[in-house]
Amino acid sequence: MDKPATIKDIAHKLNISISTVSRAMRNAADINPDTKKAVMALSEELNYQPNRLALSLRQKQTHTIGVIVPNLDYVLSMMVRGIDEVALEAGYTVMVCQSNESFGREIVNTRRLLDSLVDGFIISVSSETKSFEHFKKIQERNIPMVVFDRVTPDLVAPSVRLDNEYGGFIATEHLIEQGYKRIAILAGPKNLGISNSRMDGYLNALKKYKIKKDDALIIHCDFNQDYAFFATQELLAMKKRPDAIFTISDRMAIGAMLAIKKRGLKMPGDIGLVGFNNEPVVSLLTPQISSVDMSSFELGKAAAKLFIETMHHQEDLSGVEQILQPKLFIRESSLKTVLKNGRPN
Amino acid sequence: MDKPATIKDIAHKLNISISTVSRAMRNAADINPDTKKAVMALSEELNYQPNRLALSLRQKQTHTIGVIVPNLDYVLSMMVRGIDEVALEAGYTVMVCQSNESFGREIVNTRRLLDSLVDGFIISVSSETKSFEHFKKIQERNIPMVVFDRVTPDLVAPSVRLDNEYGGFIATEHLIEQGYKRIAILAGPKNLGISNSRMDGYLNALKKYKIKKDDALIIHCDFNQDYAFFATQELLAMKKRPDAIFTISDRMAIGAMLAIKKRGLKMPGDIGLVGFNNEPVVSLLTPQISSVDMSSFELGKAAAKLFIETMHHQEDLSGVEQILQPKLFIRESSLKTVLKNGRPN
DNA sequence: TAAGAGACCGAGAACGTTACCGGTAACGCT
DNA sequence: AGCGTTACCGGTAACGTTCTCGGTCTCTTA
Repeated sequence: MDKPATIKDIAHKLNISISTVSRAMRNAADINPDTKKAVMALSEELNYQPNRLALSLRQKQTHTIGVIVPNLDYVLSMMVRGIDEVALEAGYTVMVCQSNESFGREIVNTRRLLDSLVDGFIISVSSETKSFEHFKKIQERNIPMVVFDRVTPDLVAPSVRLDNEYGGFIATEHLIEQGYKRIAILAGPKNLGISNSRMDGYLNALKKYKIKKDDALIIHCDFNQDYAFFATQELLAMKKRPDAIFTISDRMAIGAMLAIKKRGLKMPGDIGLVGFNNEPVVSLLTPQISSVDMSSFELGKAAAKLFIETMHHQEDLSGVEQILQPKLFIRESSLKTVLKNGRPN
Repeated sequence: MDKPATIKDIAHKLNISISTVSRAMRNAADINPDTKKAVMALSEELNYQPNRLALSLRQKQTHTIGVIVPNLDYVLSMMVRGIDEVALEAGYTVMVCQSNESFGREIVNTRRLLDSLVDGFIISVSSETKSFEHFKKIQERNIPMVVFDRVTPDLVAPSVRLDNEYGGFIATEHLIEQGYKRIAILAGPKNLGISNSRMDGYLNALKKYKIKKDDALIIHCDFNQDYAFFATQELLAMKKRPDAIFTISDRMAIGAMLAIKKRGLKMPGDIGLVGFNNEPVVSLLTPQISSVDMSSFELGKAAAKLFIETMHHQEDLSGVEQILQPKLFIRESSLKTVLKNGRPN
């Protein structure tokens, strides 16, 4: 009862060959229905469980997908759930590794997954990553790979991502339409693609409405709340301070909000604010923060689906680039005039 | 370059036997330093990567830990990070599966991990789970298993958890000390251990201060924000409404807060509120919500360490029960009198 | 100088499975 | 009667390792 039963045990007890049992198991042709029934019955009784290791070793695939994500905050954990969902459906098991936004950790993770012999990768790159050799090594071995969310032109692979530029555009346009004139942007690290795209959208909106870009209003800072807090403090201390801020993440928006509150400015009124991601948190804050929404769960599902496709069709899908459209959720933080009856949304 | 190099390739090129290469690889004794050097050099050149599958098949262990969690919200994702940290250190790879609080999904996950031949399990049970046969099957096969956070007496295994009773106690005691008289509790499903323990703490505090327990103030509802919202609405609609609420999670505290605000009650002042988990969110809200803190990351690490121990020593550790102490973070929501200069904490 | 010890290595089985190749019987057809 | 077809099954070699056993050579040592 201790050692799990093998195909060999069954064969022995039934006085038939291993091959036959194997055939019965993976309901192949060339098998007598009766013997098959017998095998099934006995395997049930011994509660036989095929050994995935042996199977994988034999047919050189593990039915496992390696997923590397920079962290497991709200957005990414939703995406991972999406990936999990369709992967499970398709008979794959998922191994999730977080790089904690660390380049070194990302390398360790790829190595680890690589020698776990995963069948392929679904990757979102860390913000710290500037070199992509570790990922290219994957491709050199002809192992399927899909990148999602944090996509970069330095890594040519089928990808699923948000239309970040459009997201930045609608956020900025909304602020402009509300009448804000000096709109600052809190962007992320300069090498982070999603940050740059969102900034491009910001710049495009400015251009469309003939607002001169002001470099003093463009801040690059780390992707988190504290840095955003300090950056906003500096922005607000300027002689000609901005009257609105667009941050490329909700975490940063929260940092900005705290700085704004600390300075005693009213929001909305004195200053407008739009975030990005539309995490549930932002609608709980006072004021509620407007934010660009991406349906993370769907994006995750899309990434996994694309991966499955890449696995099945052997064609080169490296050019495929799936782009989801974001939506703006307007809340208190960005309105020029406070609503009287009830909060929006 | 396409097919990864094997031990056999190296042996062939070096005109030595497979065994010798193997010996060189796992720096065993009985090997000539020179041949070893040669093997190492060549394996470097071919960038040889030992095949984990074959290795695992041979020595019947995969160096993989299966982790099953009900979800990946803030608390659990921190714990998983803790687990990951020490597991990696100890040479284990982690496979995380979320059950989404679903009993069926939990069964699927254990099956899946079981036939991935993980070396053991680190488990936090779903709130929906009332039967534990699927987990007991693991134990019957003598596969190591550690449970954490969501522990239940129905499952005898080494465990790491918070002193939930104490957490419930200090939260309630704090409210009592603030002068609140009618303290309600928003608890979780009745079969959820952590919920019951926190409620026991609540009851003990009442008893200590000779406050009569009032069943009308004890609400069981689902473990999320919306249910807490509705439950709080009902509480507030009572003829003799409570003047304080202790919720066994921050998510529920947020729901309660929204209901309190909607009813137009002032907090603090009209009503006090304490949550549980001390998620970063709660200090961003207005008012900031007091909460019982558990250091999730540390708890995760402790669970993984206990697991490693269980693996190494073959003794029976099923009685081991590691208990971490929570701390109360007092913020605005639970103070009877508003602080004048600055916010607490 | 022979025997024992030590250092190093190779052969081969095993882990649990699948894939390929072949074999045997039964049956139908000419 | 002989042949081809069909339906079923078995043997065996892989997959990439490790492990056990035994063998050979050299070097000491009595």
